[in-house]
Parts: sequence; C-alpha cells; structure tokens
Amino acid sequence: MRGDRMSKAPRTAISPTREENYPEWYQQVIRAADLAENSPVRGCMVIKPWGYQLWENVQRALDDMFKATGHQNAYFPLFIPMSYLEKEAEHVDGFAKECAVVTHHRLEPDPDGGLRPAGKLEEPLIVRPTSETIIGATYAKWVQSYRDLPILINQWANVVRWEMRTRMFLRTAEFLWQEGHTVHATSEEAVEETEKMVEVYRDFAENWMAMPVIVGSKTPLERFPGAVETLSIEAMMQDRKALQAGTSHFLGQNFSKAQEIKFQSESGDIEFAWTTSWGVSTRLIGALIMTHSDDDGLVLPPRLAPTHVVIQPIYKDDSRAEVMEYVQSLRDELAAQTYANAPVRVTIDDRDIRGGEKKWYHVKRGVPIRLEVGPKDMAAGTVFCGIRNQPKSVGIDRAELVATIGEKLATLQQELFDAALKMREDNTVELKSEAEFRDFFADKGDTAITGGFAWCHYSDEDSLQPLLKELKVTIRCVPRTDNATEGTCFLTGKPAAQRAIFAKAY
RNA sequence: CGGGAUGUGGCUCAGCCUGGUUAGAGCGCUGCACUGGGGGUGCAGAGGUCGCAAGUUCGAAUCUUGUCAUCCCGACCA
Repeated sequence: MRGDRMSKAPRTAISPTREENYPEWYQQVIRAADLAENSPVRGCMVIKPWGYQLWENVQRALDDMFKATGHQNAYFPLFIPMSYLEKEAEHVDGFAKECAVVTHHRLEPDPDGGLRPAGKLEEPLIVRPTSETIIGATYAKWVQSYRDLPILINQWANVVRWEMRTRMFLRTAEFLWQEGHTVHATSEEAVEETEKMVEVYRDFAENWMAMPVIVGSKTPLERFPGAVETLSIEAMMQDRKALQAGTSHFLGQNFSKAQEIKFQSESGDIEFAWTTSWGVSTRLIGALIMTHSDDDGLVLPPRLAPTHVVIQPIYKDDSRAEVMEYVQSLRDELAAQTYANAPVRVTIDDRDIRGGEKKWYHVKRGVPIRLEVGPKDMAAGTVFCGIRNQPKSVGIDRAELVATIGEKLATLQQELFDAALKMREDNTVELKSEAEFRDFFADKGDTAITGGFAWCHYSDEDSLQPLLKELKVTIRCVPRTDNATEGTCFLTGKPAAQRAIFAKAY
C-alpha cells in the first residue's frame, strides 16, 4: 500500500520482520509483548507478568496431566553436594562444564570497603543443573522393598546451567522447569513410563500450544548424559530450525547403581531399581513465540492465553457512561460462556489512552480476540471483532458473537495448529545424497531463512560427524512413526535400517 | 578460552578522525490544548558531565595508557 508511506507508523508492529532478521525479530517480539527483559545478571532474565501468566497456564495444564497419570509433586534442594555429581561418570561429563559452584557461606568486609567471601565450605555445593543425583540419593533411602515401588514424583523448580551463550527463554543461565523422577521395579515398567510421559508432552504441545511435534529417540551422541534412551519432542520454528521442546529419559539402572537404589523383590533377591526422568522448561515459551507469532507481535493459542478476549470501549466524553455500561454487560455475557471446559477469560481495557495505541498494545501481546464497541455498534447491535490471525476486523452481531465465542476460540486454536503443521510439512524433505544434503542446508546469506527438516537414511552416526559439524546440522531424532523403510545411507551408501530427522537446531 | 566491536539522559544513537563558549537528536516520560473507531497534532517541560582511573594539554566526550563491563563470531548446550 503506497499510502502507508505517508504515515509515520511502520507497516508492521515489529521491526525487523521475520524475513529481514529472525533472531532480532524474536527479541523484539518478547519486548513488544512485555514477556520478559534482561536482568543485571548475565544470562538471567526477568519474566514479567504477561510472560509469567503464560508460564502459569503451562504449569497448570501440565500439572493436571501429571496428576492424572499418577504423579505427585515434591521439592528437593537447590544445592547438591559436589560428590554426588561425581558418582555417575557420564553425567559428570555432561554437566560439569556448566555448573555454578558455591564454595563459601559468609561475606565479610574487605580492606577496600567492599565484601569478600569467607567461611570456606568443607565440600563445595553445586547449584542443581538437574536433580537426578540428589533425588536418587534420597530415593535410595526410601526404597527397601518392591512394595515401595513405583515412586512417581515431579518437582517444579529452577535450575542453573552456566551457558556461554544465552537467548531469552530458549537458553538462559537460570530457567524454570519441571523434572519428573520415577523409580520402578522392572525395566519394562520404566520404559513404559518414559513413553507415557513423552506422550503427555506431545499431547500438551499439540493440543494446548497448537504446536505440532515429532516424537522420536535421540541418537547415542545426542542422548542425555547417563541415559540409556532419550525420547524427545521436536518442533519446527518459523525459521525452519528445530527446537527440542521436551525430553523423557529411560535411565536404566545407571543412576540406581550409582546411587544404590536397591530393593528386595518378591522372590527375595536384592535388585537395582530402574529409573526415569523427564522435563520441560520455560523454553516452551520460546517455542510458543517462534511457532505462531507474526510481524505484528505475539500470537497466543487461546488455550494458553491469559486473556481470551479484550474489550475496548470507544467513546467520547458524553457517551462514556452508556458505552461502559453496555461493555460491562457484554463482558458478563461473554464470561458466562465456556471454551475448552473453562469460562471465557474477558477483560475490559478502559485506560485513557488513544484507541490506536490501545489496539496495537493488545495485538502485540497476542490476545486472541479484540472487541471494539462504540455508540455506532450499540445502535446497530453489533461489535467490531478482530481475531489475532485475521488481517481485518469485522462487524458482527452481538448476540451471535456471544453465542459463538467458544467456537471462535476453538477455530483459532485449530487454525494456529494447522498453519504450523503446514509450515513444517512444506519444509520437510527426504534427502538421498550428500549433494542434496549440502544443498538443502547450505547457507544462502546472512538473514536468509533456509533449510528445514530432512529425512535421511543413515548407517553410522559417527561417520556423519564431520559433515554435520561443517554444516551445523544435527540429528534431531529417530522418529517413532513413518520410519519403517529400509534404504541406504545418504553419505556412505551403506545399508541403513532407519531414517532420522536432520535439521539445524536451537 | 581464541577472533572482532562497543561503552554518551529510561531506550536507540549522533558527536570523537581534524581537542575549545551552557553536550545533541529520535523515541519514551510529565503537563496543557486540540483531537477522538485508531498507535494523531501543537505548545511547554523533566532528565545526561559523556563506563572507570590515570596521563598529555591553557582546555578532553573527543588524544594516550590502563582497567572494568557488555555485545557479536567461534568451541559447548534444555
């Protein structure tokens, strides 16, 4: 539209656009939507109310699902004795480099008028990067008999991983998550638990976040340190990179042997138990942003949106009272409706700021439905309705709106999922040769969005490493479904029994 | 830890190369007015001593040295 150049306002609310500079767009969406900001501590972020409400909705939904699958919540310490980490060799290798270490327990004045650490600890404590070890040590005391099993516990907590490079929500030094830790009498039961929980994650990602995911197994090199098998859900972001959104680990007897989680079986033998762990983090918020948001800001799936509907009264001084009254009754009627078995969440924004500014405020924050109601609408019995994934607002009969509000939210939820799925399918290919592989993942410019998901047969993970490293591609997972075909390795030509998804990843 | 860059009002930055009166802009913020289905217009304001330290100089945001911090690119990662 040429006319737009006349006005000062940018054509999109977020600048740059996804096409122009995706990483910067991501940062700007977070800022514009008021989700979070950087803190004085490097790599740590302040999650602001709008962002935290999103996380609370994530927590609530998942927590219900955990409870429904028989789990209970508990809480374990933030600090872990360093010796605990040393017990599981692979685990140490995986996390040692990124641990924050507490070595002192007191501060005292130093000669320069500042403070310095004093009271050196006998044994350093690490700030948990994950809690397998300390929970395992605790479980070892709880488990004596097969009658004590299974143990099905989850904790909601913060963890710290001292990363070199951080990005808001996707990788921060401190992040919020949940970690489930279970103990079972048999391998089969633990495997079943691992699979059950990755399925919970898939269900949540697809039905709450409207984010299609691929469920698969990690290859040995990509596995969680110390795990026998790692299952994950992988999603494609709008820049076609993959994001691991949740993991569920079958830990075999590795941790129970290291932590001595033993029990006496029905037959009287002493056996090591079988454990699992599974988690998702605030990274899901990053996934949500990168799956649905557009160049006007955040787009929220209704099931997780803190507010479903915001009503914006339009009035001049002389019509204020009647418009407000009308709008309040509309709010009450809408709030009496239900969506996804819960009341519709409606708010009125009657702040004394200009209408346009107010409109964009809510667009950028991703509110699913905006309603504008002024004297003209009152006279006509209509409301002006803008749905976040639709470019234009439309007038709609008031009674009809109230009657169909739940339906509209459900439609939006579905459309967001469908669009994300289409995005993934349009950018998923099958590659059969190194030339195809190189071409698909080649860098085509600084900000150009390229690549996607590639299905490839492969025979041996190690032999692929030089190529993968060169192109910055990783094996995301060996998908659980659509994977039965036999073929030949795209690189070596050797026979290959399985295919994996290859992609650049966060 | 290697390579590159930057530190000036709340935010984004200009000024620095070619040192010189009260350090600028846009956005944001405060107030008033006009507006009022659209992130508008006008007027009036608040707010910085230029990361820190030392040095050169009659004089430094501008030059020198040191230092701290941050950011980007690599090796590592939910």
